[in-house]
Amino acid sequence: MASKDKKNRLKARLPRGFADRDAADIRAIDKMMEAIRAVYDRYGFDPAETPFIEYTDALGKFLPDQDRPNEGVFSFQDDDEQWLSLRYDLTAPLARQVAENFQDLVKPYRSYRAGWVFRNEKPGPGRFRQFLQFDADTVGAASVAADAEMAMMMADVVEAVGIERGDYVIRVNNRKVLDGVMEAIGIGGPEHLHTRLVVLRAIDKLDRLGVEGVRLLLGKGRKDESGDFTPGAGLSQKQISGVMALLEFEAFAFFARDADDGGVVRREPIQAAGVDHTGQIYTKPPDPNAAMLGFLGYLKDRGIDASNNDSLNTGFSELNEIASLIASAGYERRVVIDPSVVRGLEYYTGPVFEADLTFETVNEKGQKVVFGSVGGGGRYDGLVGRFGGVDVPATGFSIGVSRLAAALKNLGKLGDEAEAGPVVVTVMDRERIADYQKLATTLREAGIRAELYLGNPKNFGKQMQYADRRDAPCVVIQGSDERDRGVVQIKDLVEGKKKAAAIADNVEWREERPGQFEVPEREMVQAVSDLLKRQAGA
RNA sequence: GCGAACGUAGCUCAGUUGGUUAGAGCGUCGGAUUGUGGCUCCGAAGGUCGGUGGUUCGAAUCCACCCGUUCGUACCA
Repeated sequence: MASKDKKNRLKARLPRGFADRDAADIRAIDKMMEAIRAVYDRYGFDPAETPFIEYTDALGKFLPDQDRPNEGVFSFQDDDEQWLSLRYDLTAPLARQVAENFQDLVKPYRSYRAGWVFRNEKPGPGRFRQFLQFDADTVGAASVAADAEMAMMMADVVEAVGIERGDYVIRVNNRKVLDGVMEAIGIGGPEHLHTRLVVLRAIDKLDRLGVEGVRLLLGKGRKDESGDFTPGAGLSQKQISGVMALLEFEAFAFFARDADDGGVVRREPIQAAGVDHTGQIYTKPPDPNAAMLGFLGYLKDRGIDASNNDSLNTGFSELNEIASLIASAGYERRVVIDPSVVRGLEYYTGPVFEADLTFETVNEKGQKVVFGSVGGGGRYDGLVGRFGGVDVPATGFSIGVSRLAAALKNLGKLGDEAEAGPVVVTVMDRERIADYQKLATTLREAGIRAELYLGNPKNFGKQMQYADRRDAPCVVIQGSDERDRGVVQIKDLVEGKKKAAAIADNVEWREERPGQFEVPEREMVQAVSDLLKRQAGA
């Protein structure tokens, strides 16, 4: 019963950060997911699924020094007082699943999973509290070949959903390189954990804040336009120059492809120390020793000695190996090395990757939009080991399906082929509903989407209006006339609309019956399917 | 979380220095037209002016707080 009491009427409202999905969204996203799934299948990955809810400790999300889950994750207590949480990504549940079934899995275990994840954070445009991710992971492979494969598969996935080559780039970095540099400038120990996090966050903001913004964040801090002050890492000038070396050093241009070579979009040139460093684009297998030595020398010029730094050394050689694998597989134009990629702050232990869209579009409101990251991943060798037992090497990545869909929508590549509506069987004579139902059934049995008009049939015009709004390709009409003669009228709504364009007078419009023709009832299916074919071809 | 802007019908918006009964366009619904979509015409429904409290003879308008949206920033495990 509808409530007449307006004041206390229940208000229909959706919690912020959540969204309803309509038919067009669902169809478009299903199609995207299918395209992604096909890529993973082709690489030999198998599907897997875990539930939405895990024990909070399995997600690793307790506040330090408190027995309550971290904010940012939706949590509640079970009837036995144990904390449960909605998953906030698909990687932690995977680690749990692998640890729990370790004996039974064939290693390396290659799997993919898609699903909703939940984050209790401030939502915004394109940022939801429930969204879709689609992950692929290889567990039990320590080789960087597994990481290189991930990076290449990411490129394939982005292309599979309709982003063109050159409109995206997969950036690859190695956490060991970042760690090595931080170690070299003296913030390596456990007591500097916080500082390291601040440094990583600062580097992560290169795209948005530019070199100077990053520099400020590494030092004392930065005040934004609103006057809000963000405290920096408090590094010395020397330390800052060491970190900035990562972003400036021309040896990375050594990894970079020729900037004149089209097809890859790059970020704004970074001006630094006389180096015009355009784009961190990797192409040919570089000489790791030369790059390494060059970078060490660059640091040395700034008073930083990193010559015995294992992290840096390993990081460089891993990056080099990845670059070689990528080049020999022919992906060098799609996958690049970029020392500013940070990705997540906690569990990554080695190579990290990020898929970025590089084109700009305008949204419905005409505002310029750059989508940026639509997916990311990396190596997380410690995650499975948290559940006891030895560390298990693992690498994987995640595609942000919802964000990718938003990007495709702006590109006009999503949902532009709207599903045709059903054929509508109209009701001319309400005593004969059963006959009309049978017509609909006959069409369905032939595989044609069809429905019987179920509204009030008294005004035939309403039925036509309904069919029109449903995007019906045609309607089937059978009044007593037609029934007596064993025929049906088929009215092609698309054709009718075209023909009617010239008709201005309503009486003429109705008498003309544009697009309408008559066939014997037993030829209805054939006639309708011919019509559908005609429309599909047009 | 911090800062700012905004909040009037389903949507987009008008609403005078605080002054009768808050308007328009689009959309919705009904009718002209119960055997034919669009166009046209006629009519109707739809508002606690985001909420609460305050100032005032009087508040959509001024003030405070709250909620929501947007932008920037932080956070994003």
